[in-house]
Amino acid sequence: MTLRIYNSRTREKQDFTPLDPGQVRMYVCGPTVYDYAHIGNARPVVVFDVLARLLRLEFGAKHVTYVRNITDVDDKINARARAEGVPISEITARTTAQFHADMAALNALPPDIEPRATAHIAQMIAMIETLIARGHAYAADGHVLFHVPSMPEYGRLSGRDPKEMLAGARVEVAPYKRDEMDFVLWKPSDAATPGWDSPWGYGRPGWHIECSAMSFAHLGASFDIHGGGIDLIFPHHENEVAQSTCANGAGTFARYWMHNGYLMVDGRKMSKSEGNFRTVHELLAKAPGEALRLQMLTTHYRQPFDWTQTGTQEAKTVLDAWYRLVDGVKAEAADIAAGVRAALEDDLNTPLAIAEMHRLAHAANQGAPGAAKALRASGEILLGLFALTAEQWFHWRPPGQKLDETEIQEQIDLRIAARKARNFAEADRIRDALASRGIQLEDGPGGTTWKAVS
RNA sequence: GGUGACGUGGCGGAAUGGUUACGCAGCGGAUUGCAAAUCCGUCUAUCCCGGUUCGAUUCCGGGCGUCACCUCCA
Repeated sequence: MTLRIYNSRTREKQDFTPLDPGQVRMYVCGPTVYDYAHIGNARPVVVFDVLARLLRLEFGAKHVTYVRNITDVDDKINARARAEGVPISEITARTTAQFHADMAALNALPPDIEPRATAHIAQMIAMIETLIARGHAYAADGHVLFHVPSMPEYGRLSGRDPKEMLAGARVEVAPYKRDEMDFVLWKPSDAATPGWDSPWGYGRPGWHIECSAMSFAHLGASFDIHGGGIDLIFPHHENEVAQSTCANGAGTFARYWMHNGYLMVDGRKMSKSEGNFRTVHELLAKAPGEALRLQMLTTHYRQPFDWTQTGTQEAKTVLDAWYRLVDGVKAEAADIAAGVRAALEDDLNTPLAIAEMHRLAHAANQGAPGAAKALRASGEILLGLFALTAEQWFHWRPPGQKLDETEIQEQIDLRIAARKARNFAEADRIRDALASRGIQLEDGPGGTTWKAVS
């Protein structure tokens, strides 16, 4: 029952002891809502969903507060709105709904609180005023900038030396900056760009301040875990640390930093120019969400993940086997396998947890008492699997490709009759005909069932 | 140029100073009318070179290789 997590800040695995065991607090950077979530957006959602599930088991569901924000103010959103000729609210509302649907398909539970940036502009302005008052920020030319040299510790989280970074950096230095490293807290908006009134004129927040303001608003100055993708460690998280600790006091803010590794596709960085960009939405058209989720968990969260079609197929095959065992099995938290739990308690070692699941499945197939229950409880409660019935799982088809289940059953009945008459030629003909349509039959002790294969 | 991660069997992917990870795929067998599913069995591995050690895949050094980041991409 000792949870250990790797803390990016100290670069070592540590025992997890919450500030307040009665209220464990976690903040994870959520999406900027301007387009469909891609598979890289989904990784932190799934990873920290497993962590949230584990924390709820360890400390009790009511004693965990999981916050994941929606960033609904951003220049990419503005650009998209301009391109489509619609208000940004239309872009953000639509994209947020898509995000929720996609993450739900991956069995990721909603966070306890999902704050939106546009609902926290006042808090951002207040924090910026504090930073100015404390000498960590200054207004210049309609902008407000965080003055990096005012914080000697800057760069500690990401392990970067600001001076060395400048050597090879391709930074265009705006004339109003006192130091090349200074970053924007607030910037002016013209009439055509969304903005809010502020002490520095009509404008909008810079990129990093929203997470500082929202974590403070919902979790307080200090909280336990801050998560996100490793690509965010610099500059986003570094700047969050700068903003929050300079505004709220040294020693505040996140105590454990967790970063998931990069996501690649077919061995390469995923990018639109590479042509290997994958949205969750389009992947869900090819495989059930649970297969994508299990695939995502086969690699430890801190390792780079290579997304492949083969990997999806493998995850599907594994779930085929598990679904055969857990269907109709009732299980509760007490049934969770110690091995699965222990694996997750060791810095969220999901590959090891999955190996334990395989052992349980094997034991269940051999008839070991309790194994199927343990498999279901571990998968359902901790890993976030088995949300479907076995029938739903095996009959899954891509959206829009409905099968005529009644007709399939009729064929199966005809085949059963043929088999009874020992007319195996006819029985095999029916089976082959169904197989050619992607319907695979299985004659089990309880009768004939079928599954859709691709 | 700076920083970081990583190199395990056909593939995916853990762990570990000394004893088969696990899965997918393959192969042999059982079962089945034949299949499917399941069971039993089985093949293949720790990038290279040094060092420490009784012993290294694991620790240290060097090399080679891959990937990523260095201001708005999770």
